[in-house]
Amino acid sequence: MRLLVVEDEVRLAQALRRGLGAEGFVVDLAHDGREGLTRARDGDYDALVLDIMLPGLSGYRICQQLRAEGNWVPVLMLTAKDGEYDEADGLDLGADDYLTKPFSYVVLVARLRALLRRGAPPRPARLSAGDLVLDPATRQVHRGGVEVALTPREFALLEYLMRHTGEAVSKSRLLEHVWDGHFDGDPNVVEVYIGYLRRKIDGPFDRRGVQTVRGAGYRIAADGG
Amino acid sequence: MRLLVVEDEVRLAQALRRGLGAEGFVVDLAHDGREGLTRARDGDYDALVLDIMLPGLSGYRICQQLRAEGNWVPVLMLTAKDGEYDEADGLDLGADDYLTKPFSYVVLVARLRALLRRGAPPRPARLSAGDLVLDPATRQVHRGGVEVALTPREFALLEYLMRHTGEAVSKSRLLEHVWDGHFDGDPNVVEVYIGYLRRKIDGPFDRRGVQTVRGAGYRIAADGG
DNA sequence: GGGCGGGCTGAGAGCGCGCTGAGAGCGGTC
DNA sequence: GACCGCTCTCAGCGCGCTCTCAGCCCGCCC
Repeated sequence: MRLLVVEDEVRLAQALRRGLGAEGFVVDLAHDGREGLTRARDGDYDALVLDIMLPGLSGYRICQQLRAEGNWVPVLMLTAKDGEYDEADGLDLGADDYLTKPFSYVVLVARLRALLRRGAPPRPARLSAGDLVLDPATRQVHRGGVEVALTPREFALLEYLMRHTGEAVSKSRLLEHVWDGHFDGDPNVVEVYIGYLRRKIDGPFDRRGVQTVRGAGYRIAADGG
Repeated sequence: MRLLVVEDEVRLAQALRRGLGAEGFVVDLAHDGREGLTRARDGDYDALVLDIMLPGLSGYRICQQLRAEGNWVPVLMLTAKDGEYDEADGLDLGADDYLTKPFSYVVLVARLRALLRRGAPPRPARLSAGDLVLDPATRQVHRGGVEVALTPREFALLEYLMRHTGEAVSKSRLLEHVWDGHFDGDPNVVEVYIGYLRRKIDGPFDRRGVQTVRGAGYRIAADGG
């Protein structure tokens, strides 16, 4: 899941990038309002975290502008406690949730997950394809009722594929959304991780769950294979 | 916006029809599962509201069946609070949102509007000609309901032809668009690949699907042949 | 009927895509 | 410092896909 964090306090921004990165999110940073708006427009993010007080363009305006353009990406606002603005303003301008600083990191992650789950399209709480079930909230995966333990990267990969069940998802799209957007390493990572996933959810020689679409990427069969 | 409400409690169904009608929706009712499935298939609705407990066929099954047929119309499930089924089961079967009874009418309308704003998941339109169907997103091709496995080149060729269904497409245009723009090899490749395609979608001696237009190229018949 | 040119096809060579095992790097934990 | 788990790189391999080639078929024109 790709996030854009627009926050001008550099130390907070870095901390968020590290922390959310460890949770399996791919995090991009923007440090002022205009940059934030531009990247939000072009970046194909799964959610935005917007500070309100920003140089250049406030978080309010970014959100308002995006909504006016018909962009309904889930937005979580960060508001300063000191009250100059209050939560209702943010929500009026189209934010989906807000947090007052200082906020608990755990709460931030929980709210983000909630946004991603129900936010954009009212998303199913759990994703499933046949007897394969993935729960983004608890980060658990079950195949035929038994739990399968996945590493963060494996989980992110499977989650992205399952959010596009049935579609053939190209390796470049996977690199974009599951790895860092500007990942410049060996694209072979994708193949390697597909291999790991298969061993865990299909067994070594079976590939009903994760299908290869030669020349086009990979696909989760709608019926789980 | 056309809605289909599948609900067996007559009074609730009538109330929904009146209430949603007043909101500007056009509401059709079905009172049991089979009727619901049939109408959902044929009716071209913008969204469905499905009760789970239904005579004939449960809301679960209706949803599951529609999804299996590739119908991704937005579905809002109504679940009874008493817990025999829980929300997650519904979402697992491909519903887009759910409400537990008794529900607030205002919430129902809000959820419906959210669903409709999102629209059906943005599946690129599938291309079809008669019983020949090609889905660019999933990279799958079906002939008369059965899947046909194509290689990347075969797929690209068929996709291009089907994007110009009815037209006679010259070999040079095909070389231009399906092969590399400055392909300088043997133009006979096109004939070879047309041959491969025919064997897979028409059978060895049939060429109703991909027709030869002598001197001008090839054509996909608009009715699939 | 005969000749010609466009279209079709079977065989096969070459190679690039995708898969895998091994292992290095790195950060965290004891 | 030793160990462990996760991520990523690398090199090798096998198969399926792509394309070439040569020969044949068939429609069309004289």
